[in-house]
Amino acid sequence: MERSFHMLLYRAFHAQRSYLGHHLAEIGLGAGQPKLLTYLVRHGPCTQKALADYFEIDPAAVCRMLDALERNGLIVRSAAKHDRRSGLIELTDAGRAAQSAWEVRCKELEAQMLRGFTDEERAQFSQFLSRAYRNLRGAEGEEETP
Amino acid sequence: MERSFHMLLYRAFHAQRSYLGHHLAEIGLGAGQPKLLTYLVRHGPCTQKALADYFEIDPAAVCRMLDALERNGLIVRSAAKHDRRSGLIELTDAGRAAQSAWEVRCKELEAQMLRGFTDEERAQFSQFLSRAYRNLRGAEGEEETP
DNA sequence: ATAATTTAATTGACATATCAATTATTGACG
DNA sequence: CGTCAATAATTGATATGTCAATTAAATTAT
Repeated sequence: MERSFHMLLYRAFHAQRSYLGHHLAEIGLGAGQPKLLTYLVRHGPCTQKALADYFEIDPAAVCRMLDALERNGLIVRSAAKHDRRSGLIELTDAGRAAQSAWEVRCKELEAQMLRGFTDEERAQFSQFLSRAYRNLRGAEGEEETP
Repeated sequence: MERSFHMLLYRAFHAQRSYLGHHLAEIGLGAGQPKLLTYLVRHGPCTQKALADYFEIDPAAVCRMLDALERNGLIVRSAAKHDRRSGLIELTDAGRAAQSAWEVRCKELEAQMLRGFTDEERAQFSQFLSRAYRNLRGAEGEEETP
């Protein structure tokens, strides 16, 4: 099939995205939205910057995903007291319900993806992905820095 | 950090995309284009459908990426003789040069990503990614089929 | 205290992907 | 032969990401 790690990673990610696509429509979420809801469930209300920093995505992307989530009543934006630049993002009940439905699908995905993997293999796989991530994260523009 | 495999895969892929983004601009390619050029180098001229099938992406996406590649003179579209619906995609010299530059960056990416991995670990990692891919690919809409 | 800089959020333009619909051509069948 | 279905390519709308620019508020420095 494919030999380069770049394409192996692309293919696995692509298959995951495709698998989830079928289920996301039922829940009424776009592909990038569940992670934001999950962060809110785990960490509580936060600013848009916190989301952008945590997931290392552009603030503009966060802003637009939150637009959609707000439009569909899954989150609300309220004003932060201490800083009138940053708003506070909070889950609604519908948002919590959607996130909960998502968690179920996410578990199913994992079960499918790791079918036939032993516990040890799962642990190794997890570790490999983390290490690959860290290796790449640390090396953004290192060549040019003197 | 992140516990779910879904997010581990997302993060690794995202870091890869980010790493490559820095270099793609220099070569003058968009993020999705190198894989098309690489296919053409490895398999020779083909139709758009062949590309869409091979990479399991929407024909519309292929069409637009080829638009960009054609606009920049990296490929040419010519008419297929036997079937006037499907055109034939061919690399130009500039296209081959861009693909070649891409291969170099791709090797660098792999070196970065797998820094500290033993040969055995690389082989395992590769195998895990392939298995995960196959597990997901096989299970698109299995629940509903009677 | 005022001026300059930084920061949070937003908007616009683009790339890559999705799905849905259209066009042109081919192939199959009555 | 002619209709009808399948196929290849394309276009439009939308989602998620990128970067660049803008706005408004907060911070820092003079």
